[in-house]
Amino acid sequence: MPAATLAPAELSVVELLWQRGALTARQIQDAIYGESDRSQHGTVQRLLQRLEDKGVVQRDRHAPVHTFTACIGREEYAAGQLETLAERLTGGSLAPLLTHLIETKRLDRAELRRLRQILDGGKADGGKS
Amino acid sequence: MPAATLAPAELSVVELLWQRGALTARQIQDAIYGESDRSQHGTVQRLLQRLEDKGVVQRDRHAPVHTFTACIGREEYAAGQLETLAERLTGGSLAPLLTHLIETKRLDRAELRRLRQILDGGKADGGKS
DNA sequence: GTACACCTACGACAAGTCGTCGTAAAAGTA
DNA sequence: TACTTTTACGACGACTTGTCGTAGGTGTAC
Repeated sequence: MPAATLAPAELSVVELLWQRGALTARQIQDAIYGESDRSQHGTVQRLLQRLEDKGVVQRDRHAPVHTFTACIGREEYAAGQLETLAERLTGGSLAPLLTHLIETKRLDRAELRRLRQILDGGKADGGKS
Repeated sequence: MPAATLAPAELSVVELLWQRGALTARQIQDAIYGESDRSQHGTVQRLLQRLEDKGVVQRDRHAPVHTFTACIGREEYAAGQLETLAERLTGGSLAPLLTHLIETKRLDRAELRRLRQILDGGKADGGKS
């Protein structure tokens, strides 16, 4: 349900929070627009506010200068988007997607090995259910 | 590069073409809006035209009544979307996505087995390499 | 050839989203 | 008090999306 899709500018903010943890609006602004450009102050505030409305970012109002954190992890967000994609296009199954990517050789050898490892590990672990 | 994302109404048209092959605008209209509602005629034409502009749908102009076909398969489109997603969020790698889905147990046993088969043998694919 | 039905083509619209900017008010510091 | 920094938010222009209206083409029936 937190599966709202983020627009480019919103994503770049969240990206930053994923990389660096809790930040103030000022830090975000400096990182994205550069420290010299003070004019984007309102833009960042607006972005942050909308992100908060969407439930993607959490605002800490304790201090007079608020700090912001991402409510959702990168993997969580990405997996959610992937799920939505599969839901809409392949009846929720990932198999057709993976099949096509492999057939068109868009996955290199290392990536294939990594995926196989993940699946095998999941198998060993999955016995506990 | 054909990776334009389709809006809901556009997707429902393409979905229909995926299911039933080449269709006329009329057939599409009947299928989506019902045969009784003639008012959506222009809407469908508009949708089809924009889809043609995007290169997603091909229009056969030979007959006076055009027929439309999807230029791109469902798997192809889905895989493209998946690639875009991975590109933007995980540096192009699928591994983190898969890992998260497995860890949160959002893949059932059958799905896991299917994915493993695809990775191990390419069983779905008849040996064309 | 005149009607009529159906089609294509496309301009225009309302609603929504997105990034941006401006400004008012609050809060802190000198 | 004056100044700075921040929050809060209204408004905008550009763009997308779904819808509708209409002008004009093309075929068939009389």
